[in-house]
Amino acid sequence: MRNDSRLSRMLHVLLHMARHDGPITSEAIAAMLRTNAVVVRRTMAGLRDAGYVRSEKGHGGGWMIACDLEQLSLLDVHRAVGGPRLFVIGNEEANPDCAVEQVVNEAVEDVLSEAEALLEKRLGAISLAELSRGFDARCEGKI
Amino acid sequence: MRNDSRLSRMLHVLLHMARHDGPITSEAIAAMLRTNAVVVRRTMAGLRDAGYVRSEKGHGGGWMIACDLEQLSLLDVHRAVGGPRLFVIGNEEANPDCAVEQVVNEAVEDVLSEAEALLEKRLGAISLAELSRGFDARCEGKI
DNA sequence: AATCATGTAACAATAAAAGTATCATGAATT
DNA sequence: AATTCATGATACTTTTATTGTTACATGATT
Repeated sequence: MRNDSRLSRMLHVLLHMARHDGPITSEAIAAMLRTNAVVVRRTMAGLRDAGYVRSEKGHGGGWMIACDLEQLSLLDVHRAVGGPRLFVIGNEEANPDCAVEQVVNEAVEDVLSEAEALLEKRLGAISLAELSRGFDARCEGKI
Repeated sequence: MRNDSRLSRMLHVLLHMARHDGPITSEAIAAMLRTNAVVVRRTMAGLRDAGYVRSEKGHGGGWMIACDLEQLSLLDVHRAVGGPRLFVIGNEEANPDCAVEQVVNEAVEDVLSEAEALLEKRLGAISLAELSRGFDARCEGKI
């Protein structure tokens, strides 16, 4: 599989939407992400279902933010796009009755769980608003 | 992609080898893992190149442990089998010049790096010998 | 010399995100 | 009311890396 870049892409889009008045079309977003409008709709659908964005059809339609970015965390976005599998590595399950396999899997599972918990904790601690402020700070540095 | 179960599989094999006198053939290992002997050779090749196991051809040949399991960590095995990519999620790189993308990617990258460091630290802290003792303990509990 | 086991190469199967084409639906403009 | 614009939904294909499989060469033991 390729990298799952849905989280990264949606963060990118949300920050752009945050500093843009009015709706943005899937086509415009696709151009920003260098991808296809269908891919955009498919991924944004998760955010819409979670209530983080809204979409309007027809003339002047497109996507709009529908929540407080101060309250929206990276973890929220991660989950909204499918909360996909985090790790490439995983257990084998050839012989669930094999005590050796059980010991191995528990050890690996423990480590992965701990890392996952840390990851979710960190993602949950960053809001989209903070990211947006980080962007502002970076721009000021460049002026 | 499926789960990468190479680490898990090799740990499984090493523990079995640790409590088995004499070499074990790829066929026997394949049976334990419910897979193919070629897959076994392919994966074990990494361990052999790292000097953790040895292989002998011909009659009575097969695979043997060639190191001190007390000194062999899960991280060593992870790296020996290819030290594969850990995370499914990753960054997009549509517009390296886009400051928004940069801010997003840095934030995601920071979180992933921290989780990766934790993962490697934990994997590095567990030796195969410890796993083996964990297996012993489990067996005693069942008697 | 025959057999056994690894080593290697080449290719198919698998899984999940991403890319693409197409058509239906609904809203705004004319 | 008709046209246009934009999303919604479906049904593919492409991509990428592990895994599975077949086939054959190489070397060691009997």
